[in-house]
Amino acid sequence: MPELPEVECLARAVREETRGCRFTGVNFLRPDLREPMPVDAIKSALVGANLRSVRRRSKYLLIETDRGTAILHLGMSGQLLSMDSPDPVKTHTHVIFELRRKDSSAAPQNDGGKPKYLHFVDPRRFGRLTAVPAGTDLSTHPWLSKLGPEPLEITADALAEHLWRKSRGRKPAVKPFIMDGAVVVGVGNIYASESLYLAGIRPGRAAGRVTRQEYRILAQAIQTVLGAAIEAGGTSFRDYLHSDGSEGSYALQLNVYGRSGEACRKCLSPVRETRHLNRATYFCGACQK
DNA sequence: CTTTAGGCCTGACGGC
DNA sequence: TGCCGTCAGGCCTAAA
Repeated sequence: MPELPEVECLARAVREETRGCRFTGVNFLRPDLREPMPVDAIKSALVGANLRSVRRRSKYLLIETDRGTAILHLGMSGQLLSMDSPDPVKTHTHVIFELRRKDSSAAPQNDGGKPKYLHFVDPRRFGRLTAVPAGTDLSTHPWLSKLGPEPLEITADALAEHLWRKSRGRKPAVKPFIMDGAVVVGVGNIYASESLYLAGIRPGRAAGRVTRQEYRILAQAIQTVLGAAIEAGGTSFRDYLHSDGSEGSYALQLNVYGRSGEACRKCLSPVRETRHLNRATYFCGACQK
């Protein structure tokens, strides 16, 4: 499932694939994902417009043109696949973006006017897509305005202080606390368990009782885990695929996630499984205090 | 204010 | 072989 590293890898790949392109069409195969898509707003932000940038904020992909910005979320089963076909080739293809190189008419022998297509595929339809016109302040957009800081764009110390301050007086467990996008973005279910394992902190500890020093270690662990996952191209645990259809390899480095009953890689104790807010949580009862 | 439960959605999987 | 229940989970809303 796409978390921060997966979306970061996707943003980088799409940035490369669409460099120097303009949108020449958007085809909606159904009108809604999680919610209805504002078809006209999306078309007017993209069609006929030159691509300016492809960025990531939290788990949102931001596709900016000179007319506006499309905001896309993969939900938990979404993929954005680079295809040659203008027609859906996978089931649950919901939106197909058409792009062409800007200089296609000037250099017809050079990849010519052959269009590229990005297929937004999302079986579970937890994904979402919208767009805003150029000049809109994205930080005030309802989808983005309540988000916490990017964990890889501040120092480990700043992240640690932030987590420590925000957690004071909070009784719920530290694991759902670091997964709360209003606290810090991008730490999804997989990487929350992995970060807490690396930091040696039990996921069930009350967030407000984790010490300042422990948050320093945890902040480091979050950055280490997310950074390594990006390096590995993300985790293809169930549905996630790169835009070229390949899989990320971070699943091979997972220490606890999905390893219930298997031996801890450090101490060989069986990895334990519990739940927080109905989400699977994995930890080593011996290594994590 | 903080916190939690439930809903969205489909495919995979286990039990029978 | 197929049916049925359960689970997966990011993010939202409602409600406590």
